[in-house]
Amino acid sequence: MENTYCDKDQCLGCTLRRVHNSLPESAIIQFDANRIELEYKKGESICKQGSFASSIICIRSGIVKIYKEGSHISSTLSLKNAGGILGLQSLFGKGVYHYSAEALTDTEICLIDMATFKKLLKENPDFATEVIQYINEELIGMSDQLHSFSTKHIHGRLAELLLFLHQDIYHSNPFKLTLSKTDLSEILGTSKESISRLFKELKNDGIIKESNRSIHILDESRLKRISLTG
Amino acid sequence: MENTYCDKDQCLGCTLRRVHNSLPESAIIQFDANRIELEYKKGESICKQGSFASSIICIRSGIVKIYKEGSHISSTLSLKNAGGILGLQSLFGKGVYHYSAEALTDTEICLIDMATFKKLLKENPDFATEVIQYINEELIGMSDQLHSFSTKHIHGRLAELLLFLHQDIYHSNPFKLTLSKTDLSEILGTSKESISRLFKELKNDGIIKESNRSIHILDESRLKRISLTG
DNA sequence: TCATAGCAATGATGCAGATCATTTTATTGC
DNA sequence: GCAATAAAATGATCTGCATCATTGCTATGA
Repeated sequence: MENTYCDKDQCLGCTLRRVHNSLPESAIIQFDANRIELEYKKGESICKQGSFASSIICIRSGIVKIYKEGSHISSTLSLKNAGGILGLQSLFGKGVYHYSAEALTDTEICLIDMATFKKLLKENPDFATEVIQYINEELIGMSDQLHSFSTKHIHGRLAELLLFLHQDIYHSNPFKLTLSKTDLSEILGTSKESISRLFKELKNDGIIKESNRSIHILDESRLKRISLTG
Repeated sequence: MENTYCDKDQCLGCTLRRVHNSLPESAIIQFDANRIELEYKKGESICKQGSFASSIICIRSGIVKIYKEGSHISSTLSLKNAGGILGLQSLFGKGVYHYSAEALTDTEICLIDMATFKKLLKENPDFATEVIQYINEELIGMSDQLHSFSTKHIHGRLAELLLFLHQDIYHSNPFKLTLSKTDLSEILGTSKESISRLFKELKNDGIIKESNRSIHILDESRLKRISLTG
């Protein structure tokens, strides 16, 4: 029995289990008839700011950097992993991607045809509600980030970032950092040198330990305190 | 003939014309049965971060400041005027407001019961789609802001802000500034002193003119250039 | 009309963090 | 295993902006 389409239970990352659950069987068939699975190697570009947005992109596995390209500097807006969705902001308006995305590790994604996605939205209010919920979470995260930017020093923001990496991206404590110091600096809007110096400080203070690209948070409560007072 | 409920054509600001248009007559009746109109004086608090979010708040007229309160500093996330909607991020999750809002001018708003709003969403995919579109625009604006924060100096960000006030908030060129310099500094994440000094510079360079709280942009193209290179 | 208070202007000083330059350490390919 | 290249560390210097302190301005109200 051939099952070419997305498995509701296995495909946790790609279509988001909760999105899946909000669609009736008939819609899932439509959904699956209009999707493509793809793999990207570390460093490859997944979507390009300003280009025509033909698909909604769901991350099945891996870590992806979402960034904006300016005239000379780029800044990272967020990191996403399994379950993350790209391209929702391109559903309406000019229909171009509002940001670029790059695979920070080998990454599996699933492309869903934009028109199909839009059609499913129009026909399935539960699905639309789930999408609203997803976008809302993005917006909440982004307003927190904006608040950090305008009220905290990089001390605090780096502490926040480390906690975020630990809790939301790598889900483990000694975690293998798949981002370079330059990547970190682009997230925090600072320089790579400052990141280096701050890391040194955190190591000296016994708050973290670092050995060949692996970070171990030793004193999480102290790190939390820094992230608040920063 | 009594028409107590919201007039589709007149109530442009409150319920958003486009949202209105996406609902069938029966839903509008439900909508209107569950809404309240209110007025706030300049300076009054419209909603409080962390409090239970019982309503979606639509701005009918006036200018509203959306801000986050930190332990000691607050930062302004955005300014909204007629057509702006508050509280959408509280539809799900813990159901509390994620930010505070304050009237910067006398303001008319319309409260829609949260449960009713949610029910309408679930029953009207077109309405849900419009809401997605609205939230998406917020998200796009906020990512632009985040990008500015991490790549530009306050020179550029103030220029951006002045253009935004002119184009999106006051819709006129010599515009009466209803925000204090402190308000401006909280938007840009800087100090009021810096704002003062930057204004002086802009005046000296003949880019703007300022007289009793009214701002006149004299050289818009130069201001745009500053906003880009900032 | 004056008094009190909040807002704005402006100077002096300090510091966080950028930038530049150099060295050291990892990575990658052959 | 070595060269070539990229990433990281680290020091020296510079600057954008915050902070503090003072003075001037403009409102609102007895």
